[in-house]
Amino acid sequence: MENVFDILKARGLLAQTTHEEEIRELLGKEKVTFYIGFDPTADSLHIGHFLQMVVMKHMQDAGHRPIALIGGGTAMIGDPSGRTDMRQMMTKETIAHNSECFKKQLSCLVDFSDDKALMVNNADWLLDLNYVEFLRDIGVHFSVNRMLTAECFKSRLERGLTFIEFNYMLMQSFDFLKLYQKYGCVIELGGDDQWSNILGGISLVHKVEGKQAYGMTFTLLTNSEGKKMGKTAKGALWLDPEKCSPYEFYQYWRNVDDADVIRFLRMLTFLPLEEIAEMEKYEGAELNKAKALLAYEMTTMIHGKEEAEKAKAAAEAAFSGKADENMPTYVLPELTEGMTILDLAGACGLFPSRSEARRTIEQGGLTMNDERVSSGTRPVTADDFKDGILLLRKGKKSYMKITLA
RNA sequence: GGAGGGGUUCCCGAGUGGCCAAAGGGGGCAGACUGUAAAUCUGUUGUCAGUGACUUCGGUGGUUCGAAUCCACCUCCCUCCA
Repeated sequence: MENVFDILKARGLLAQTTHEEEIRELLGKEKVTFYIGFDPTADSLHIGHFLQMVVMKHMQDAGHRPIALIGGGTAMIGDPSGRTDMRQMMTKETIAHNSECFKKQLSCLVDFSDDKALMVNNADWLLDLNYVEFLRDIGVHFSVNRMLTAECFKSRLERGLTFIEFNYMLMQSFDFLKLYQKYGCVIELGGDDQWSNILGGISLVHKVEGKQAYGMTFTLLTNSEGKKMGKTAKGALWLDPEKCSPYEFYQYWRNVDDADVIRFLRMLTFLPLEEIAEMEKYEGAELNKAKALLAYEMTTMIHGKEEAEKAKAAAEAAFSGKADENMPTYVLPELTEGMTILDLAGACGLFPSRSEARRTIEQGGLTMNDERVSSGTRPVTADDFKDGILLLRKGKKSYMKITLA
């Protein structure tokens, strides 16, 4: 069987490793316990976390044991890495709720049955810490001088860093030590922005236990221009169908840049690399096939095959100008006398406001049943409903099916 | 604790009594071109019953015919000193 280290590398997931050769050898010869931390700062994971999930699955498939560490304790502090301002502190109740949601989503890819993977919360050991003891046992191993040179603090030193955040590295390092002691966890994985925190943990394990631990970081999911992926108008690209519908999710991946498709297929899906290599030869419009596949695979993994099929069918119907049962639908309560197309557009939810609808119509951006709407005052009549359906389209990509109550 | 600087629309950032729904940029949306791509160009970007009205410049009060702009108090942030 192929070494999982090579798989991760070939898929372009690896960013930095502490000891490349040793890690590769270790992963090849024995069952290893490793961990990845998740901050429970929202009630859903987003696509950034998905990358971590993918890595966990690759590792689990290779026989290793993942620990998903919920940062219930550290979330009460806030990681300053990659942040320009301090995080909001959260209550215990919120954190507990968020952790629950995480586990459900993680289970999409990671198998938690029979202790094949563990989920633990660092609140269990962080919240009852005794300050003086902690300083004596743990704090003594950290050099402030060294910490100040860490990349994650540099930018914050210019803008201001509070003591509470400065301690984040100690907390996370302590996590690693605890997991090493309790579960024999020897590798910490994380996003590339976690590099300094991971190094802190390795060095702590070494100092306290005299044993070598390892760290690996993964590429942050960025597009070809180096910008972070997963940003939508509504914020992050959530995995929760309530926050981001399977259709939206599907469309997000269907519309990625040409320059990114192949890389994303490699990193985010489990399709065989040979198959992806074939698609690398695609040129021009042909790349759309790869995008459709990426969208389908992603949606299947997160929302299941059934939802993926629906999203795919809805997209295919919409872009050929047809209505589809899975398309977003607005049920018009009553077709009133003298109702205009602007009234309908403003009400159906396709636009955030009536003004926005008006503007779009003025600019020729709205079509009804595949015909451009030239004036907002055009009345809507029963004849506009073909087989009880009226199809509105905003621009090229947003559809709303209108039916009568 | 002392001194100073600041909080403006989705974001950054100009504006220091009326010409301000507020420059410029970013982002978003739409149009053209396309392949549901990118790049480019154009328009647009508070709300509504849209040649008008209403709400908005950290919060609350005040001065004024008129306040994002002046005053008072409150609040949050930053910088320097201790």
